[in-house]
Amino acid sequence: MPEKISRRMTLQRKTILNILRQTNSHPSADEIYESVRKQLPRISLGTVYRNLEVLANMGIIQKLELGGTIKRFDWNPNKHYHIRCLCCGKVDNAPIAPLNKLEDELYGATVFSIIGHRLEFEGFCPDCTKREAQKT
Amino acid sequence: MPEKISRRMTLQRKTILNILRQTNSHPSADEIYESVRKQLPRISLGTVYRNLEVLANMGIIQKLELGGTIKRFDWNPNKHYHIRCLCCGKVDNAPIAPLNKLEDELYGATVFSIIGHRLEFEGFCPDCTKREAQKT
DNA sequence: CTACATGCAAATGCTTTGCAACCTA
DNA sequence: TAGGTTGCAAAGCATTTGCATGTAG
Repeated sequence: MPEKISRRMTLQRKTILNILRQTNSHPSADEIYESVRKQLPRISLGTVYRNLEVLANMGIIQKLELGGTIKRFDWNPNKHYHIRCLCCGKVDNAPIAPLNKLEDELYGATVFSIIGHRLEFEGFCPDCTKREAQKT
Repeated sequence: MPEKISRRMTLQRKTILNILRQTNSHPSADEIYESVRKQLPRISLGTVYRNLEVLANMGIIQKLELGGTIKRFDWNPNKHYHIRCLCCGKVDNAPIAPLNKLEDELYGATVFSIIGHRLEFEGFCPDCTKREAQKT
């Protein structure tokens, strides 16, 4: 089942992984690109995208498909939930226990074969909450 | 809080709404465009996007931001959950009761102000399940 | 040595937007 | 008639890809 996956550890790949592991902010590919560029000025955006994809397939990091248009990345490959700011898009961890029984309710109620679920909380980050309050 | 919203019911808007209400398949903007074109051959894709946006803001339909890259639309404006095929992207309703207490667990555990949550099941539709089985 | 990886630039896919003409209330 | 709406085409944004060159194992 798991396809053969490339394992060559280039400087670019190593650097991207290190940068990601140094942040808890669930950055987008572009944000990662900007950070990596400080260490490897000649790296290309395409390389960043390709490596994030490879690292995610290797199970070393996690690609997040949350609401909104852009994908974000998490150094923590283990499944956990997130909360996203509806105003600025910022993402944080949502430390609640995994809902393992959720699928049980669906069995028999859908013709799909159920694999799992994605849960994401929505809200406002402290900065945006503050900014909203001031506007009044 | 709710901004002033346009209420002009053009033929295009009416047709888009009717088409959407005739399907349970949670179509994308492009799929809706193709259907509407059979009745209004000169309609433009931009008009379809604009009207879907307007109808969603009016609370008459619902815009779905699920996994994957494209947005889908639901004639049913009421909050409910969905299941998405990981293979072909097809979307169906996931008829389970709303999890109203979910946010309670998060209170105190996050610095965000919590508004709500988005839950989506993932699986394989009957067609893709069948196709997978045949491949072996 | 060679298969995988890179940099670059062009291409893709979905969605949004500027604008002049048009139409609904 | 005024202001929302349309069709058209071009632009926007995130992401992917083709290709010649480079490099890790």
